[in-house]
Amino acid sequence: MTTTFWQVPKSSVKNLNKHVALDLIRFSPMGISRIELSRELGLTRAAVTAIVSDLILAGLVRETNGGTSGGRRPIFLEVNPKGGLVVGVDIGATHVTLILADYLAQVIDEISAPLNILQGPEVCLAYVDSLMKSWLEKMGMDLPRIFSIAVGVPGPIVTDAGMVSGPPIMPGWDRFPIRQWLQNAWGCPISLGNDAEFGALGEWAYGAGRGEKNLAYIKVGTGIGAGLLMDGQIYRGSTGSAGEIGHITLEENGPACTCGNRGCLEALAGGRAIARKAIQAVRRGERTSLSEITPLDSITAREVIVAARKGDRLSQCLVQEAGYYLGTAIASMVNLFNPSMVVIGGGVAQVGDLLLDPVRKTVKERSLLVASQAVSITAAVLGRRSSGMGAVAQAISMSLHRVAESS
Amino acid sequence: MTTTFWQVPKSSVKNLNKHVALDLIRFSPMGISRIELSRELGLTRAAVTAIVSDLILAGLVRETNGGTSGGRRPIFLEVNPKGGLVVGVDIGATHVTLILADYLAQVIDEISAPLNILQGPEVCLAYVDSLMKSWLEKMGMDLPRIFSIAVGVPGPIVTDAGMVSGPPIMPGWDRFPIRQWLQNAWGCPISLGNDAEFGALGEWAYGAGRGEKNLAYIKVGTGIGAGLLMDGQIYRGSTGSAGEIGHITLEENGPACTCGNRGCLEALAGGRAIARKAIQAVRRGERTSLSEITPLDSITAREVIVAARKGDRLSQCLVQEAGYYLGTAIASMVNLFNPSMVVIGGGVAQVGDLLLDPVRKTVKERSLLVASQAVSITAAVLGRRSSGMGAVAQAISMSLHRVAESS
DNA sequence: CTTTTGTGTTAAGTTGTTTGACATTATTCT
DNA sequence: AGAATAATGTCAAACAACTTAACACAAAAG
Repeated sequence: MTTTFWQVPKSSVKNLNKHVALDLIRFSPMGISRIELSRELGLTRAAVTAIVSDLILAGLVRETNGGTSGGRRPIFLEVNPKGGLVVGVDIGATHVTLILADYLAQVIDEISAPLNILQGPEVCLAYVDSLMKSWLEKMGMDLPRIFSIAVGVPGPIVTDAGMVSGPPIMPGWDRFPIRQWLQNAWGCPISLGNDAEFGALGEWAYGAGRGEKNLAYIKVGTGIGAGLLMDGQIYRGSTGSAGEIGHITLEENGPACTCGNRGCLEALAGGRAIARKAIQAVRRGERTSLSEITPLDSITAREVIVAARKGDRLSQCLVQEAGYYLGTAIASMVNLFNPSMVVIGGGVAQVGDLLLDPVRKTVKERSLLVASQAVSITAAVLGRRSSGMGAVAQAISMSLHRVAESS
Repeated sequence: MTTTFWQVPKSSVKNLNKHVALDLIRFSPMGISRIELSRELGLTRAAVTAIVSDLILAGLVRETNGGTSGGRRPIFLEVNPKGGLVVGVDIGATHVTLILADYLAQVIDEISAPLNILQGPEVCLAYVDSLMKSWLEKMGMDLPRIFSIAVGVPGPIVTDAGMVSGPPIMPGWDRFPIRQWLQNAWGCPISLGNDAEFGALGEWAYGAGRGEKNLAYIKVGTGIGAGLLMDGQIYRGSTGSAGEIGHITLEENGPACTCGNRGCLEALAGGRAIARKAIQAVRRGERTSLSEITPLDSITAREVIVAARKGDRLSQCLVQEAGYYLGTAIASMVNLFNPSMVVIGGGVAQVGDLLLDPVRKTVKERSLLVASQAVSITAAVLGRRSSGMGAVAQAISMSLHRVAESS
């Protein structure tokens, strides 16, 4: 026996097994039979039959024909995609993405638009609201047909209040009642989350880290943040700011960071840092294809990444340097959190192994053998859509379990 | 609603509410009434009556008379200390401690003896075995009267196998079947754990961090390790090496560490590092009371701490320097893990605020405001006994829930 | 074509829990 | 002091989730 204390359930939940069964069905890509459910749940076949017939009656689950296994052909179960529709929203520093999907997380349509998060909550949310409504209208859809919406934003979340607290890269949003505002505008259940958390959820549910026990998702974009997942559960910490890897100090007297400190990871390897270093290098007169860009100050991380892909040496060096810093921070995280997988996503991660190789090398050097051997470091397979798909996963979760609870 | 996915239970547990009720009773210092239990559990009074009468019948719980509250005087419930006895064992790098306690974690007797962990598992375990047997005999006690024993060791644990894997400070123990060996010798259920994890458990259950939602315990002794607790559950990570804060790299080209790397926190702020720096300082001829110690090489961290307490300036500087390094690493952990409390224990932490003040200052400077405001950093109130009492807590847990399951 | 094997269903019994009435023991009001 | 009020604990009947055990079903093996 290796038991520790039993976890006290936060909110006492009714038909627990029904919910667990639902998630098992949800996250079995090929479908799952009743008998396999009974094994996973530790229940008898008879009990599973009853639970499943409940779920089918509620319209959440449907039967499909599955593969053989020696005896009677098992009936496979999957979530009924026709059960309903959800939207996942990913609000980033410079863009907003909306994804419409069914209960199987099959994307029906997707739209992306520029947005400047510095304009504050009223302007941004009103924009997202109008974007949502015109987009749905264009598809002949309307809000009442959407069962729930999850929204990811790049800041620490106070879950109960539905707002952000002390966000480094979205000043002006502090304590603004985001969820309440959206609930009034859209009238359906809204879940507010951190973009890196949703990225982790997306990759865990439908991407590179499917079903991993302990997953860390690192979002490397303008800012750098991490989402931590333990047994498919988002870990938020005591005030919702867990996973703020971007503001770990790496160099005591390093460059100033937006958070007010110096030498943070974000100030050394984030998108802004890469752009800044590129501009400085061009100013110094180094040979690079970036020098063709005018005005000089308009160079962004995106240009550096494109140039690196095309073989520009300076750009490659800058990316590798970022990978080295990233690896140092991730090594600390690997020692502390001991994840089974680290998924790296966000805009900067689009370069692939050019960034990942130095990360892997540094993590191997700088973290304990037991931990570094157990972790695999990969790029996000959902690419720019990790957070959006995580929001979709969260929205589906809300819808399904809400219906399952009241039936 | 802020629901995420539901956690799939690892081992399907029968009477879950009974176990939760037992722990609620266990960790209510003043006792708890049936009606309060019903509120916490989300059950009716009638159901609680049934559960409690089961627990009383099994001899695990007893009634005491509690305080008034307006109406009928509630009957308070507490764990029945006469239910049984357990032993908590804390194997450190240089010492082993055994604690005999009842089910209320009241210490009946305690013994501590020197031990050199480098002598390997056979020698050390045989020694601990003989120590246990002679100690119990001296008290007129014998092993069959002990219900369960928990043992903490300073290395990463493979829980299922009951052994350590790749331990930095206990070479020779790798893959040795510790739990099996002890089970053969003692014949009762054995739980093997990491010493820092048990320290966290001890402080959470009976010490500075009672009932904290997210607790980190940092053990600063010969080595440095952390135990992470989330809702009273030990977090072990994917291979049991979570919380290895001692081997975070702080200085790229710092001093060599036992783990094979350079510039680890442990190599900068651990007991060995403090001793080494003290010896170097004396060699350089700095004025300090430590220079009276002969031979020079026999100076240990313990002497430095004693000298610092007595006002020796050099020793104080060394401790503060360690505090600064410790604070840097803890700041990273606070950003990632966002704990509600950090408890600092272990031998070096005995100096108190001389170490804690620089830690607090550095954490405040180097971690995000939201996270650093939410965390309080304190010294272990159980002192050297944190890990031992955590082992006791774990052993009690095993006993109680084992009986509760089969009744 | 029967047997074997794995899968799903049905009906009766068991268990943990709720419901609603009642008993118990304190404080507060008249 | 005696009655009203309030909080706590218990009991018996009803209910819901699950198990047990027998049976029905569909494909592969003999």
